[in-house]
Amino acid sequence: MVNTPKYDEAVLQVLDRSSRFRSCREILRDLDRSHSCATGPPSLSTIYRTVHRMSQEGVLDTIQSPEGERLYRRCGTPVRHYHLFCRVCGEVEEIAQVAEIAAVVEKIRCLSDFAQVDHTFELTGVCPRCL
Amino acid sequence: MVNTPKYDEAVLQVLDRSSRFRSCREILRDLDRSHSCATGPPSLSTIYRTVHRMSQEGVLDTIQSPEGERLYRRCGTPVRHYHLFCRVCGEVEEIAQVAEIAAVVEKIRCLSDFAQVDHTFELTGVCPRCL
DNA sequence: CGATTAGATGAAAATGATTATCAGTACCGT
DNA sequence: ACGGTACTGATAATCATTTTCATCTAATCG
Repeated sequence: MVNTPKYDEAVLQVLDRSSRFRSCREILRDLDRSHSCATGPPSLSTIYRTVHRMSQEGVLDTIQSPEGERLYRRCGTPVRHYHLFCRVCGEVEEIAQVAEIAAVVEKIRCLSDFAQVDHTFELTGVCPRCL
Repeated sequence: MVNTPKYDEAVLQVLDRSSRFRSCREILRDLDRSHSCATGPPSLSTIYRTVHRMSQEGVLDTIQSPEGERLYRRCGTPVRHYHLFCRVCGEVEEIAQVAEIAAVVEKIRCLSDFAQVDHTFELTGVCPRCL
């Protein structure tokens, strides 16, 4: 390999500051603010390329937001929690870790021949205000 | 009300033919083929408007495909199954209904004050070929 | 009846996220 | 230095979706 990506480390640092999934725009906004890159923040193109490559390599996990954005998070981020979205107004309620889900994932990991099995679990509903 | 939507019924019929989630383009393709609308198939705009309204009303459920399309299905469609995606090549393995997931969703439905709680559960991993 | 009007529709433009293209540049081994 | 390879940024292209707007349709009122 001739050249190593310049911003991998910075992107991972941003992601490691939070256990939430982040969009490419959020990542850029954070890099802009934190001035953590000597030569200035990367372009949006580079961030897209970086997170895409990293998620192919298994370094990042990705989910789709209800709005259609792709969100990224470092694999193996320990604290896991779920979200209950209101389908009408988009309000979010946090749901704590559920042991049964982890058990199911573990079972599937054993039964299937896939490696590095991870999961997303999303809940939707209609919040009291929108009923 | 002065005028009622002309294509609601046709869209629901298409969705009821399958338990899978369908995209707007798929719905249009099916309507095109089946010639079930007397005055010809609706425009893509109308399908987008129809499924958006119906999902706001709680008639349809929606998920995001890994490719970023929004997919729709009639609420209460009984057979549910999950997918295990390969993060590298995109290959899909079907996972049968898992009772524990339904139980967890039911528990959350009871604990929260949200109505019409639904869920998506997606699994990712790396398939044997890509390892 | 005929006028009015709210809602539905289709075509096309606008939007927004993501990807592809391409020219320029930095780095590595020779 | 040189050639080659991979990274970068700017821009254009793509794709799904939403918005706009002019038109149409059917129910209601005078």
